[in-house]
Amino acid sequence: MKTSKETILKEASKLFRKKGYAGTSVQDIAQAVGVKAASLYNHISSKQEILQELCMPISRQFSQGMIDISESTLNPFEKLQAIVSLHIKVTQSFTDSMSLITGDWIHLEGGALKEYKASRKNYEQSFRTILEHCKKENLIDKNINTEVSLFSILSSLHWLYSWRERHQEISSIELEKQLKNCLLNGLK
Amino acid sequence: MKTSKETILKEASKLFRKKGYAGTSVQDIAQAVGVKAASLYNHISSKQEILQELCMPISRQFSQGMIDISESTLNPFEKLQAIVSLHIKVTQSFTDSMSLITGDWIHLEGGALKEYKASRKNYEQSFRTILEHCKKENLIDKNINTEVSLFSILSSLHWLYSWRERHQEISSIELEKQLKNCLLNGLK
DNA sequence: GTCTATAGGCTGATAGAC
DNA sequence: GTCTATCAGCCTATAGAC
Repeated sequence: MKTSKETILKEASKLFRKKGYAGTSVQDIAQAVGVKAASLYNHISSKQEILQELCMPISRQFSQGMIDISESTLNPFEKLQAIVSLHIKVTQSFTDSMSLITGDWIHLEGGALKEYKASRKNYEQSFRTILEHCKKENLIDKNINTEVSLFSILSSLHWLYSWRERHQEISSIELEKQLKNCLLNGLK
Repeated sequence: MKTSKETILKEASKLFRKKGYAGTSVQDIAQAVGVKAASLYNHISSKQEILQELCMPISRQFSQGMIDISESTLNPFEKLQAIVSLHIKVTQSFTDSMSLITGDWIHLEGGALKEYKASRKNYEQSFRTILEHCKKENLIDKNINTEVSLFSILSSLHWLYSWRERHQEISSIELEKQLKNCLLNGLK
C-alpha cells in the first residue's frame, strides 16, 4: 500500500523525466496524482522538496555503493567492473528519477544543492583513485588520460536510464556483460 | 561586427546551458543582452524561435558531417574515428548551445521538434550501419552488442561539451587521441 | 530599435470551509 | 485530507509613444 507522498514522488519523477523540473508545474503533478494542486500541500511543503526527496536517495545510494566498492578486497580493475554493476543496479531501482542525475539536479537549492555537489565530487574522486590504482598495477594502459576515461565512462553510465527505456529486449545480465566490455575493454 | 540577433542567440545559449530552456525567462535573456524584454521582440518572434535557431544549425552540422563520413573512402573503423573527430569539432564550434543536444531539445515544438527527432534518428542509423560494417569486416569484436556500443559511445560524445568546460588543460589534438582510444579501444 | 504600459494567463503557495 | 477561492508575482507577448 502506497502512501500519498510516495504516489506524489512517483508521479513527479515521471513528469520531471518527460518535461524537466522547471517545465513541470505543481498543477501537472496534482493532475497526474488525481487531486487539485492545493491538496498536494498537505503532503509536501514545496515543489523543491519533491526534487530533493527524489535526488537525495539516489545520491546516497551511489555514495554508499562507492564506499562498499572502495573498501572491498577486489583488485582495482574488478572495482571498475563493480562500478558498472552499481550503476545498473541503481538505474533499475530508480528508473524515473535517474533523469535528475543527468541534468535537473541543478535546480536543487540551498543545502541540498551543496550536499549533492559534494557527494558527486566525492564519488568522482573515488572513481579517479581506482583508475589511478589500475594504472599503478598495470591493469590498464598507462598512457590513458585519467580524466578523459573517467568522464567517458561516467557519461555512458549516467545516460543508461534513457537508453534502458528503449531497449528492454536485452537482459540485465547481458547488459552488464556488454557494458563492462564496451566501457572497459573497448570494441576490439 | 555582431548583429543584435546574434548577440541574443549567444546570450540565450549561455543561459540555457546554465539554467535550462524552461528555467530561463525572456527577461533573463534581455537582461544579459542589456535591453528590456520587449525590445527583444524586434529581433525575434518568440522564445521558441531562439531555441530553434540554436538547435537546428547543430543538428544540420551533425547530419552533414555524418553524410561526409558515410560517403568517404575510409574503412568502417576509420569512420568511427572520424565520428569522434566530428563531435569534437562541432562541440568546439557550438560551445554553449551544445547543451541543448543532451536535453533541452525536448522543448522544441511543432515541425522543428519533428525535424530534430528525424535528423537524430537518421544520424544514429548511419552510426549503427558503420558499426555493423566494422563487425562484418572483423574490425571490431563480433560479440559486441551494436546497440550497447552505439549508446555508450554517443553518450560520451554528447557530454563532451560539459567536460570540456572544466578541462581546458588538455589540447584538442591530445583529447582527440585519448577519446578515440577510450571509446574505441578501451582502457587496456 | 528602444522604451513604458499592459494584457491575459500561469506560477507556487496559503486560508479556510467542509 | 480534500476542496474552492485567492494571492502576489512572474510569464510570454503586444501596442503604441518616442
